[in-house]
Amino acid sequence: MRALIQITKALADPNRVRILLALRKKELCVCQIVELLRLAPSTISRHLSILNHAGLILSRKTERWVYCRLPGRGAPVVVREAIDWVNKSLAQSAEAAWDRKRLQKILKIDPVAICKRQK
Amino acid sequence: MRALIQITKALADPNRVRILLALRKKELCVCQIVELLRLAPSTISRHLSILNHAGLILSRKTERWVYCRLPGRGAPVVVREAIDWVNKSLAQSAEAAWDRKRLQKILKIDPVAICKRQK
DNA sequence: TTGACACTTCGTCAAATGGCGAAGTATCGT
DNA sequence: ACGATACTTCGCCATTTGACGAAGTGTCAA
Repeated sequence: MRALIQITKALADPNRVRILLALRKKELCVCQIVELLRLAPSTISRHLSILNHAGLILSRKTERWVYCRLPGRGAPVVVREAIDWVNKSLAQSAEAAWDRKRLQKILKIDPVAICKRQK
Repeated sequence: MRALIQITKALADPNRVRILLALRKKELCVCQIVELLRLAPSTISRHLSILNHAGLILSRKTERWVYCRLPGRGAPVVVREAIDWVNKSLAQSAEAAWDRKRLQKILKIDPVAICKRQK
């Protein structure tokens, strides 16, 4: 029960769901997620922490950058099914389409330039 | 997106999840749910309203009683899959087992007696 | 070693949430 | 008609949540 509630609480915010959708195709750097959602880095960091504790994302640190991704086949069934449910339910939505479009543009920019832009 | 967030918010409370699990086998009267969760009727009513607006339960009024049930095959896919996910994930949990046991006892009592007990 | 950078943690604030009891609504028994 | 019953709605309170900026941590470049 505890684990499931942690997952549903993590999914009960549109910005966190947008993050999951953004990670569908490939892993992203935190600064790219900041750019996509247009929220303060500290806010994004908190959202990522909540998703992380629920098991919905994984992150790895490389040099100065932190990359986030969806957990693969090694994740618990309850987590995999939650992610599949969200993706299946929203992949066709207008909101997801807008974010995909914005993300395309962001991915064309050098990550270093993105971070500088955020000052 | 709106509909999915309404569902995840509805699922982001353990008492509401317990209600969904309790409705797995058969529909229940509101007073039976009150007895199961041991919360004030007004609180249960609020929880049921939230589940209802998310599409996760249906209710019918018969005489003085309101009966709640899970939506059947007519419900949207996103709703059906959410319910299936919760049921599959928690059917084996200790919490669900406790509630099933308590519910067995409650179902043996005449509903009218249950309501009187709540004074 | 010093400053810039990428991110996290902490403190604060406004808004949302979950709990309750009191009052309201609709239905039933007498 | 009248009170009792079964539930809902409302107003209140304590707690949680999501947002931010400031300060902290760890890494890199000069």
